[in-house]
Amino acid sequence: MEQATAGKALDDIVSAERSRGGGDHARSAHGDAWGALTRTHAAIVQRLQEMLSAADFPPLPWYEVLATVAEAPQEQMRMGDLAEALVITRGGLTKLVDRLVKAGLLERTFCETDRRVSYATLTPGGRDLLAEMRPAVIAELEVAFSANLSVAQANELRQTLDSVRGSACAS
Amino acid sequence: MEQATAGKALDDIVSAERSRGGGDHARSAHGDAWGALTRTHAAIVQRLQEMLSAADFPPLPWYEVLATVAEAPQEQMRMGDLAEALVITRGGLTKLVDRLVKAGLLERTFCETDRRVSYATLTPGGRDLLAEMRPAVIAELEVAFSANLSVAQANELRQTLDSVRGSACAS
DNA sequence: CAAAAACAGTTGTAGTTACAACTATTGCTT
DNA sequence: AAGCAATAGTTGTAACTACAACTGTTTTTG
Repeated sequence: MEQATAGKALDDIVSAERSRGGGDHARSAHGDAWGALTRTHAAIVQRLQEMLSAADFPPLPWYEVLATVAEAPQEQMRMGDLAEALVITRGGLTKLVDRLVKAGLLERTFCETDRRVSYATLTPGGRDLLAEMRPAVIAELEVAFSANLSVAQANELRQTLDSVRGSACAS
Repeated sequence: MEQATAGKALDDIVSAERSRGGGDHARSAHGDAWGALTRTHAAIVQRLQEMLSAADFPPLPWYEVLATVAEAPQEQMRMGDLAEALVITRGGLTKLVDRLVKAGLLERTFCETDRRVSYATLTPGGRDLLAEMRPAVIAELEVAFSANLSVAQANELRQTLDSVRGSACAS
């Protein structure tokens, strides 16, 4: 693997910098929280991708699509809603779904009453693959989170993040 | 802007699904925390990118490089350490730094004692641009975080995330 | 009801990224 | 000291993504 394997060096540098009271660019608590958020997110994504490729599973975005569609009523979702849920562009989603359709994991279905909309619908193959992948992903997340976080702390974390997102999305 | 603007629809679906006790695929607290983490991260990244492009600033990865290098001693950093801090591949960093060098924001310097290593070093132009961008980024983060989070909560959030990353990086 | 505006999704293109193979330098082994 | 392994960084290629322009459908409006 060519993936960079972690990020502790920067923290040392930053905290050293801060403790010697040096920089004229003191950072805010919120900025620090943002830094921790990005780095933690990237580290976990990296860990998941590493695990998936080692297990010969499709990449993480595929899993996210399958997991999201599977949770929707009737295992189908409008393209626009799916793009919004995954926080990617609609153009990008079109091509991502194309690949999943070609792999037989999704199929496109259409709306009778509004012929503009199309749905991404889970196929049996997609459902099966998701059932295979989910335990592996959950397990990986468990070791990442559960080692240092109780369930209560995890819930608190989720709540905090959701509230932040709520205000971040106040478009 | 073609960016998807938020993600509340999915939450509704998920919570509806959960409250009617329907799915045979109950999710764990840690899985929920992960979902909140990804979505919040993506939403804030989106918000920042939108702001930067509206203000005719370079994209977010450029800012992250500049900000990271600026915090290092002597405003310079080894390529490998920089890649690790940004949690991207070294190959990707090479080309990213290429672009920043071409824009006059960084320059490559070399190590006397070990001729393998090269440093990314901040130029005056890079320092100036960072000084322009930083307030804008900080302000954007303030509105995203500060609306729903006290400083104490932000610190707690940072601490929680750091501890998660600590175990996630136990390679 | 016809024209215009809004909406849902796709396509074309360019920029960015990751992955793997490669070069060059240093450290280790005997 | 010669040879082998490990390290630092770059490069080539393929895949992915965003952005903008486009087609087709529905809704609004004059």
